[in-house]
Amino acid sequence: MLVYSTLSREKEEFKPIKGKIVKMFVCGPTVYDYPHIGHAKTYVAMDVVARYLRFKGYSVFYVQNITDIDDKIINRAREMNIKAEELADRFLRIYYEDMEKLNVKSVNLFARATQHVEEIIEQTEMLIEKGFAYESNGNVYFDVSKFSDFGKLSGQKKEELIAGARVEVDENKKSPEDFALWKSMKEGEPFWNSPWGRGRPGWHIEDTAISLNYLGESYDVHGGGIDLIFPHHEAEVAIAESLTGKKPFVRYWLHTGFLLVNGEKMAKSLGNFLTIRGILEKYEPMTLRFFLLYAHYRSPIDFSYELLNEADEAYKRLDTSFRRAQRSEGTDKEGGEDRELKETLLSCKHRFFEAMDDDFNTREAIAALFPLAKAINVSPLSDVETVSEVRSFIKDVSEILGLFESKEEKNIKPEIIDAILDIRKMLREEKRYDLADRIRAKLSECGIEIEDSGKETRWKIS
RNA sequence: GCCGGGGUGACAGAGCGGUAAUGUGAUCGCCUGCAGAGCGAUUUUGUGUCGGUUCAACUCCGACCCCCGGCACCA
Repeated sequence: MLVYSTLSREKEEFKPIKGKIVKMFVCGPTVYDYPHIGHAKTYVAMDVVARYLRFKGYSVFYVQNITDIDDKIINRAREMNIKAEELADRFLRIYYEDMEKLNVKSVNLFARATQHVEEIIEQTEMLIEKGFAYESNGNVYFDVSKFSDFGKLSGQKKEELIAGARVEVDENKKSPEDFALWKSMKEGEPFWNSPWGRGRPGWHIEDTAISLNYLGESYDVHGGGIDLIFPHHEAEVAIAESLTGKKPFVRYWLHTGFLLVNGEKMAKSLGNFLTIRGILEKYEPMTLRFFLLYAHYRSPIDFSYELLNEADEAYKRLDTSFRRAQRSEGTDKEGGEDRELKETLLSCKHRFFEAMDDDFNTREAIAALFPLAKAINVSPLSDVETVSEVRSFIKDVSEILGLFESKEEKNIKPEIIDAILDIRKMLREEKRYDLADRIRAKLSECGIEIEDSGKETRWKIS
C-alpha cells in the first residue's frame, strides 16, 4: 500500500513503526463556531483512512485534539457575553453531532487542550530546560534558531521565512519567527497557573502534548488540512523533535486539499461560509459524504450546488442498486451461474482495492463501483453464490467508505412487503389501478418506495 | 519574493510510455396502465502552448503561459 507523505513529497510504501499497530493523530477543530464543509472534507477523508487501515487488519489508535482555548474562542465568547468554556462546550457538542451524522466514527479519543494543560506546562518546562525555549514577561516562546531542521516539512528555508514573514512585531520575542508555547494572561481572560504566572497554552504545543502523551515519541500518521503545514505542523515537528531527539516525529504526514467555494477560500467576509448543518438541511448526510469522497483527498474541491446535485444523483444510483443486491437472497431457480455478474464483480473488486491501496484514491475506487451497479441492475440475481459474494463485497465497501449502509431495514420484515406487493400484483393484473396506486401511495407514506420493472416490483426504503 | 498543487470532452474528474476511466448533463430508443427507476445507443476536433527524448508521449525532459493554495489566525 502506498501513502503520500508531505515530508518526502512522494508516495511511500506504508509500513507502521510497530507491526500491525498504527498510531494516528489528526488536528481537530477550534470549537468557536459551527463546523463548515471544509472541516467535513478533512475529517471524512481521515475517517476513511482509519477505516481502510482497520479493514486491512491494522489496529488503529486514532486521536483527535480539540482546541478549546484560544484567541478566537475568547473573543467570540466575549461578544456573546458568555464564558469561553461555555462557548467551547456548546460548539464541541455540535461538532460531535455533525460528525456523527456524517458517519465519521473512527476516532478513538478526542483530547481537549484544556484537559491537558498539565502536560503542556511540563513540556514547556522541559523545552526551557533543554534550551529550546525562553521565558519573557510571563510568556514562553520556542526559539526557532535552536532547531536547525525548521522548515523541512513545508520545504521552506528559514531565511526565506523570515524575509517573507508578515509576523506582527512582538517585543517579547527574541526573533519574529519564534512562536508562543505559553501566553501570559490579559485582563479578563481565562487562565491556568504556571511557573511563569497566570496564562494559557499556545496553539502548537497542545498537539505535541497530547500526541506524545497518548501516542508516544514517534508515531505513524498525522493528518490535517493543507493549510496547517505551515506554521502549525512545522512547529509541532520542532517541539517534538527538540524534546525527544527522535526523528522523525511522524512517519507519514497526510494533508487534505482545500474545499473552495466559487474558486475561493471559504471565509465569513466573502459570505461563502457553508456550515455542515446548513447543507444537511437540504441534503442527506450521505450525499455530502459521497460528494467529499468522490474526489481524491489531496485534491481541492470547488464546491457548488450543481456538483452536490450531481453527487446526489450518482450516489443514489449506486445506493439503489446495492440495496437491491443486499436484500436479494438469490433464488438459484434457473440459469445457474451468472457469469456477467461474477466477472464484473471480480474486476470491480480488483480496481477498488488497487485504488484504495494507491494513497486512498476514493475517486477511482468509487468509479470502479458503477459497472458493478449496472451489472446488478441487469442481473436477475438468481445465482446464489455470486450474489452472496456481491453482498459481501458491498458490505466491505460500506465499512471502508462509510457509505451505502442499509437504513432501518431490520425493522421491516421483507416478507410483509412481499405479501403486500403480491396482492398489488393481482390488482394490477385485474387492471384495478386505483387500488394498486393507493397501495403504492400508502407504502410511500411509510417510507417504502416501490418501482414496477417489467414483471418484477422492486422496493426500497427512502 | 519563497514554497506547494494543478490545467484532460458541455461540466466534474481518474489514469500516467502503446485502445483516454467514471459520473453528471443532453439526444434518441426500449421497458411501461401511470409514476419512478432501469436498460441500450448516441453525444462534443477532449489531454494549456512550444520544443526535445522515443518505434510510440496525456504520461518522461526543457522552456513558456494561465489558475489555485500556504508564508506565522485557519480543516
